[in-house]
This record gives sequence, C-alpha cells and structure tokens, in this order.
Amino acid sequence: MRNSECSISHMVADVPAPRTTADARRATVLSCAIVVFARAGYYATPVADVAAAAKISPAYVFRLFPSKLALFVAALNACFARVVAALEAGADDAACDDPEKRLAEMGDAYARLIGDRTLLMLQVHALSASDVPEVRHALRRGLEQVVTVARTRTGASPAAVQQFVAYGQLCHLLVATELVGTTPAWATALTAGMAHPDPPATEEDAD
Amino acid sequence: MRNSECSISHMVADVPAPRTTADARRATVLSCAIVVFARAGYYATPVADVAAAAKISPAYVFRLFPSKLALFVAALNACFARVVAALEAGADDAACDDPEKRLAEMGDAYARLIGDRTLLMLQVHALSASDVPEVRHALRRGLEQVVTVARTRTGASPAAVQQFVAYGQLCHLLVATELVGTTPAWATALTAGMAHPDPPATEEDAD
DNA sequence: ACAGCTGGTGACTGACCAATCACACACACG
DNA sequence: CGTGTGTGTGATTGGTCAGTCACCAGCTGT
Repeated sequence: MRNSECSISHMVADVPAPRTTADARRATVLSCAIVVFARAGYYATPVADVAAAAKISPAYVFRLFPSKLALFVAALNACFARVVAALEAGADDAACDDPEKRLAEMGDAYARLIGDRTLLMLQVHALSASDVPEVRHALRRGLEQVVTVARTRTGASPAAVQQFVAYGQLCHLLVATELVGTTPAWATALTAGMAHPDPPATEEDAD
Repeated sequence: MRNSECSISHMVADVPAPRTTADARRATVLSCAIVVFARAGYYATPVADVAAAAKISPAYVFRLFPSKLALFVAALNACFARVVAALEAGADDAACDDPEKRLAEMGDAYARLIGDRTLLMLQVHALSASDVPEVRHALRRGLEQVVTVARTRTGASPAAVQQFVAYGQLCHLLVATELVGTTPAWATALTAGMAHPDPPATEEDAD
C-alpha cells in the first residue's frame, strides 16, 4: 500500500508534507489557524478544523501548541504582525511628507490588506473573545503596535490617529455585515469613501 | 422530602416567581439573555446560564423560544430597540437645531447608555457571530435603524453620520479591551475626547 | 369533582470537543 | 544492528451542551 517505490508522478498531493521540523509545522499550523479561526471565531471552531486545514492530526496540534487558547493567541499575534508590516509598507510607499497624506496612504494599504476578510474577521472574533485575559492582552498589544506605527511613521496628530483607528473599526463593521458589496441605499452614507478593492475573489472562498 | 404541607414561613425566597403568563416570562428571559449573552457571547454561553439568570429551568427557555439562535436574535433586536430609543431621547434633548450639535448630543446619549458594557458587548459578540445569517441580518436591521434615526432626527450629512458610527465602533473597541479606565499612555490618543461617564457601577455587575 | 388548559420541570440523549497517552514510524549515530 | 531522538497518529476520556419528552402542578369552567 505504500507508494515509496512506485514513485510515479500521478500521485500528486497525497503525502503533502512527509517530514518536516516541528518549527516549520508550527508555522504552517499558525497560518492555517489564522484562516480557520477567522471563519467562525474562537469558540465556534474546533482545533480539529485547524488540524484538517494543516493536514495533520488534531493530536499533533496539541503537541505543537500547549492549548487551543495558546494557538488562538499565537494566530492573533501573527495577524497583527502582518497588519503592522502592511502599514509600514504603506507608509514607505507615500513619498509625500504630509502627515495626513501618509496616514491616508496607510489607510489604503490596510484596505488593500484586508481585501480578503481573513485578518479583519480574526480581529473581530478576538474582540468578542476579549473577556479571556490572554486574548484581551494580545489585542491590546496589537493595537498598541498599530497606534505606534501610525504615530511614528506618519507623524500625524493624535486626533488623526484616533480617526484612523475609528474608520478602521467602521471598516470591520461593514465587511463583517457584508455591507460592502451590496449596499442597501440606507447604508450608502456608511460605505461612502471606503476604498475597498473591487473584486476580492481570491481562491480561499472556495468551499 | 416534599415541603407541601410543612408550609412554615421560614422558607423565604424559595418560589420567586410562582406564576406568570408566558409572555411576561418571555420578556424577563429576554432581558436576562441580553445581560448573559453580553458576557461571553453567543457560542460561549449555554442557555442554561440564561435560564439560571431568569430563575427558570433550561427546558422552559426552549418552550419560550424555539432555539438558542432565536433567543440570541431576539435579544439582539431588543438591544437595538433600546439603543434606538436612547438615541431618539438624545436627539430630543438637544434644543438646538444645528445638525452637528444634535448628532453630538446623540453621541453623548449613546455614551451614557453604554456606561455599563452590556449593550455594547452584545453588539460586539453579534458582529463576531455574523457568519450566522440570522445574526447578520438582525445586525443589519439594527444598524439600519441607527443610521436612519441619526439621519432623520438630526439632519446631519452622510459624512457626519458615517463619522458618528465610526466613532461608535471605536468606542466598542476601547471598552471591550478595557482601555477606558486605565489608559496606558500609548492609548491616550485613542481615548481622547471619549466622553465616558465616570462611575458605571450599576448593580448588574454583582456576581 | 372532574376535565381541560397553561405554566413549569427532571431526566435524558445524542452529538461534539479539548486534551491525553500509548504507540508507530523515520531517521540519526555508534 | 541497536539505541536514541524527534515526528506523527489512533483511540480514548471526561465533560459540556442543545434540544426533547414525559410528566407534574396550578388555574378555570361546568
């Protein structure tokens, strides 16, 4: 039944990761966790779903991460790391020195990043699970990074940073309620000026 | 073991709500559901907790509401009804005719309403559970009411309404992460100008 | 008193799920 | 070949929870 010797090439994607280091596995599990947790949130997604996405057994997830909570917090931290990186890249793109301009460029970069709902929904779910201390602390750390990078990399005023975060939250609301694609006339006031990249349709909305 | 005949009066507070109509019960269960669901969210709170808060058996909750989902959606609708009522009251309080002023008054009314985190957190949890169609639709209906009342009762511009909702969401973020009471210096930019009434401490934070 | 109706519950079930553990497999290095 | 080390899993367990059902208890009309 083994296919070691019969290494004919029509057996594709059968043993996807035959042997890796635990660290590499942890990284892939983390990426899968971001995607899977972003779908239904912390409480509604069993670790078995993450394991299936990473194509390993549920038991091994618990060897790579001490608990479901630790896995979720790690995924949340990775999520914020990506967000901060995108924000910094956006700030770098802005050649202009005007703080408002640079902040607007950052906003565009964020809008581009969350074209797929993944990183956005993970933050929404984390906010909902913020009664768990570890989640709340991770959330605050992430928000601190965002505020810091917005302040230092653009030189914008506190009020501008506040508005930046507020409209980011508005964006979360509109995307989560699916008010971006089909705007029902009463919501045109809310979606106005929201620079959302037109056709998301990346391949992760399969299934 | 029964205490039917030995109805001596030292058994106080034993049968707290001896007999009511089902409609009255439904109303109390709904109020309790708002409070209890606001604590940990839809997936993390069993209906038994709502039943305990309403001092009835879990089985009876399922007689009063067809399912846990229906109960949650009903609680969410009641939540938005209270929010809209508070917003309208705030608009009525503003004697001024200036749209910006009236909207600001509405914002103050909202800040006052969510002095206790209950209605706020329920909205946060609902947003996290918005992948459930019924929840998402209830959320959109609630948001529609909020936008409509903000537009019609203040006459504010669409951009002002958008900002109103955006800063409401920012308020949700700050309260959920407990960034309002102890602001860690990096977050002063975010909490600046947030008119949060100082001592919440209503009696529902007992237990 | 008895029937019929409505408020209310104990006890159960079937499913799901986090976490554990003994074990299997692959590769080292001697 | 044997022993050790690290990758990976099947099977299980203990617990929780949504939803159901048979049943009880009080009220009303006759």
